[in-house]
Amino acid sequence: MFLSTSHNKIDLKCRVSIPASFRMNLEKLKEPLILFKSLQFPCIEGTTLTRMQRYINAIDELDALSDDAFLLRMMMADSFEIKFDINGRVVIPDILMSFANLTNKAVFMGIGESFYIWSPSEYENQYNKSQKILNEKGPPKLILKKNE
Amino acid sequence: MFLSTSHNKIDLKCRVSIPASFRMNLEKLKEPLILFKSLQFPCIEGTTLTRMQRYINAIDELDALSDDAFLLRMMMADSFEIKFDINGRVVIPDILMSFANLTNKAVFMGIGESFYIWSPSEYENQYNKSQKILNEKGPPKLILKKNE
DNA sequence: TTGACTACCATAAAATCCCATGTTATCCCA
DNA sequence: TGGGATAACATGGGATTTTATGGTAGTCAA
Repeated sequence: MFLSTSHNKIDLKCRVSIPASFRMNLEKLKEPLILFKSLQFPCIEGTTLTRMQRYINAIDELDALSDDAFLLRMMMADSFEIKFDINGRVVIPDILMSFANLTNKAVFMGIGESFYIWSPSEYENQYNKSQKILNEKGPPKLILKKNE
Repeated sequence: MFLSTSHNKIDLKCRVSIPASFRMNLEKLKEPLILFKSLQFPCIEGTTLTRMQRYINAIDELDALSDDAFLLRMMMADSFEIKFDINGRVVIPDILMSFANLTNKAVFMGIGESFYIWSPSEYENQYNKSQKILNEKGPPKLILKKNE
């Protein structure tokens, strides 16, 4: 699982250390890392290849001409299988750098099955927004399911 | 799996480099590359021989005398098994060059099980269209429910 | 013999690998 | 419990390899 938040530096070659705990999670699962444009936020989403495979399989099951299939294909086009260097760093592709407005700092935010990479300023926006909702509407109602 | 997008040059002999990651995917699968006319868009589709076989089988399931089967067969007739040169380039057949309106630039767009080759201008059209759908309709339902 | 096609060589730019180093976290023993 | 030793982590820089792409020579067929 991807959990916790950390702030890492992006160097001039667009390299950034993936937090060790995220790396260990991937290693344990023996999964390659996929980075892609979030469809909901101006940030990068990271996940496992297996999880991405689920979206790809879904494409074949949808009507090929449907909007959903079209969007999913575009999502694949902006997805990258990412390799680690020996120190646990990755290179963030240009397309993703500019999509998420990244320059020299990245905020890694684990959300369970995947994680987000934000620019510091955009992360702050989202964080403040969540605090505001919390203050105005109170905590969300959550119903827990048992594990299978 | 074919992922990511890249822009490569087509030279006077209609040679173009297939992105290294696509090549490696084919090598790993030990699959030859097939190029053919997309059934949905004015672009070339590239895929493995095995997947092409699945298309052909799907056609056989249709009423053999139907218009659909007729059209699909005509499209499939313009399919080519493509060989790489030692540097990972292929020659794009004339028929496909003109079908996709290709001249001196090609955009390779990985969509999972296969990939598209667009002319730059047509690629831009499709990209803009996807942004419009995303803005108007939001992301596919599939993306929002993260787990099965 | 010409023209088209293929196989191979050359090169610049870009991506990748690997070593070095400072910093933070963890461990272990007094 | 404190503090030094050790390991893990994040980051910088340079060497090496890969990739994309231009060009040339060889081959086959009309």
